[in-house]
Parts: sequence; C-alpha cells; structure tokens
Amino acid sequence: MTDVSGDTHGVYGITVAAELTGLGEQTLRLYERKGLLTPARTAGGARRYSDRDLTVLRRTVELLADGLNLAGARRVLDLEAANALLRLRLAELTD
DNA sequence: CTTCTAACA
DNA sequence: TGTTAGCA
Repeated sequence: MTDVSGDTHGVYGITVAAELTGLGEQTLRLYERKGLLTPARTAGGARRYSDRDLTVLRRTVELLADGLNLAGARRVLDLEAANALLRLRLAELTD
C-alpha cells in the first residue's frame, strides 16, 4: 500500500526496539506471543519493528504501569485500534 | 538473530 | 503472571 503516514514500516531490529522502549528483548518476544503486537519479519525470520510497533510498546508500558496485566493491555490496544479506525470513518462522513 | 527451558518474585 | 538467564 501507499504508505504516506510512514510509520508502518520504519524498520528496527529487536535490539534497537528494546533500547528505544526500555524493555528487554525476551520481553518483546513475549509481548508478541501474547498478541500485543505483530512485528514484520525478514526473509530469515528476524523481527522488524515499525514506528507503529514502538508506539504500541510505549502504550503497553503505560498500561502495565496503570496496573493492567498483558491480557488487559492487549484488549485496550485492540479497542484503541478499533476506535482509531472508527474515527477515520467518522471523519470521512463529517468532512 | 531465532526458539526453547527453567528459575524467580 | 511477567521477566530474565542460559542454551541450542
């Protein structure tokens, strides 16, 4: 897709993503296994984190600090994503 | 870089 | 339950 907003495939390796978020690499893999995010993969199977993924990770840190567990954070993340989509559709109707 | 196992709070 | 260390 034509990616004007740009944050969808900003590419970082897991080491960089861990540094940028203050999380451990193992933790990032756990979050993926729990379904909090799904980073892209290289041909060799290495994770590729976009700026979008980093935003999700920072959100996750915030939600965990608020006392949610990973399952709860996952649900909030899903709802926020769905909400953002609805907002876009609403904007199309109101402009 | 990956997955997996085990230990700990 | 979530994180971390070590191994293959």
